[in-house]
Amino acid sequence: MFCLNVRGGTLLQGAKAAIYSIIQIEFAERFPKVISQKAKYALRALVALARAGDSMMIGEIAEAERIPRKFLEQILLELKHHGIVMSKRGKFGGYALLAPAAQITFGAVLRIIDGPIAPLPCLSRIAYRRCADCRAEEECEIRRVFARVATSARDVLDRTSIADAVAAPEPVEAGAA
Amino acid sequence: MFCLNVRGGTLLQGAKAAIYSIIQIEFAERFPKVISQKAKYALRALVALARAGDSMMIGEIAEAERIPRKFLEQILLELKHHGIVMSKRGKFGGYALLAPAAQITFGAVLRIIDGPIAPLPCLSRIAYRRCADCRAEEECEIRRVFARVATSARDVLDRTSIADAVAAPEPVEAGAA
DNA sequence: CCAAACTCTATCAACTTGGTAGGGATTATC
DNA sequence: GATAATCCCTACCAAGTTGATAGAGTTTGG
Repeated sequence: MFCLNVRGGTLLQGAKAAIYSIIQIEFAERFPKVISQKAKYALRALVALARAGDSMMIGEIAEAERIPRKFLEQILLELKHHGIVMSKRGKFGGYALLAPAAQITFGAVLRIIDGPIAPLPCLSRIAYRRCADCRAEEECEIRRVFARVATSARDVLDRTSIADAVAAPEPVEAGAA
Repeated sequence: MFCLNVRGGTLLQGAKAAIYSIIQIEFAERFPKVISQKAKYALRALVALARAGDSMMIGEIAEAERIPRKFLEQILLELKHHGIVMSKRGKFGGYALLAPAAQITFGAVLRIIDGPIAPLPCLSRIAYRRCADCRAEEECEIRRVFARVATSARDVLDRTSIADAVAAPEPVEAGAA
């Protein structure tokens, strides 16, 4: 290995790294991970329905939760197709939860709207697929680490229901970077 | 609320939901979440460097880990800019870890390559941003739940180093959906 | 000076995301 | 049975991201 202690080198590296980090953070605009805008809308709509305890029209939900109306139509339709909500057509129609809010988990909604929760295809139970560039799955170091991430995420998402979200006002300690 | 127990309705809903689910799972092709292909390459390259314990040329790493060579160039450059690796140019040049493998965490690498780990901008410490459509952050149910997801993910990623990945062959129980 | 290696910037195709648009089907009411 | 309100469905689109590829520039050892 060539020398790590180039005179001044480490300090210079540190300064450069800091600058690059600042640039990156300053322009970090997108958070496309784990949960999409669409899933966020879906969860908010379900929370609204749970809180109302009654059926609501698309327009009502859209207005209350500030969700683009036509986009919400698609979302609710999808939730209906997957048996989360039911609908009634025609005048005075609307949407209502098909199951008690306590039985609708965040995980279920996320899987419907955003697809599998697992960070890698080789870690999904419901949509397992071997990674294209994987040689020996059992020896994959990356897989081993992300298996733990996936498990802990699933622990939270599959144990938390819409009812929990409506009820519990426990404080948030602003967390991960 | 209109009647939930339409005769036959629930069963039909169940069947439809099952069909929609099967379609969705069968065609689930992409796992763009938590970790990108690029970050996977970055981690694999670092693992290769750690295992070698010596400097390696881009070509060597690319071949050993089956990473597109020119793509790997960009990745290593980025890691260098952020102070993870150092490089030497010219004939017999190459890359080497700048810090011991035990000090390079998965979290650090992911933040460099993929950006903030937090699932929502309002949960990031390093790149906090208020959600565009958020009314009262403290009352946001979604935020509350995903704060827990983010914390647990960070717990794993910031405590696991490249050295851990190289060393520990603990078994994986195929986990989250 | 040359060849081998890293450095940097530009470009690109394919895909995803977040919506918009519009017509069709169903229902309550008059 | 007309009408208006509502859900149902499909098609389409702009902007952005991802996963590369290309190529010219710079440094180093011999």
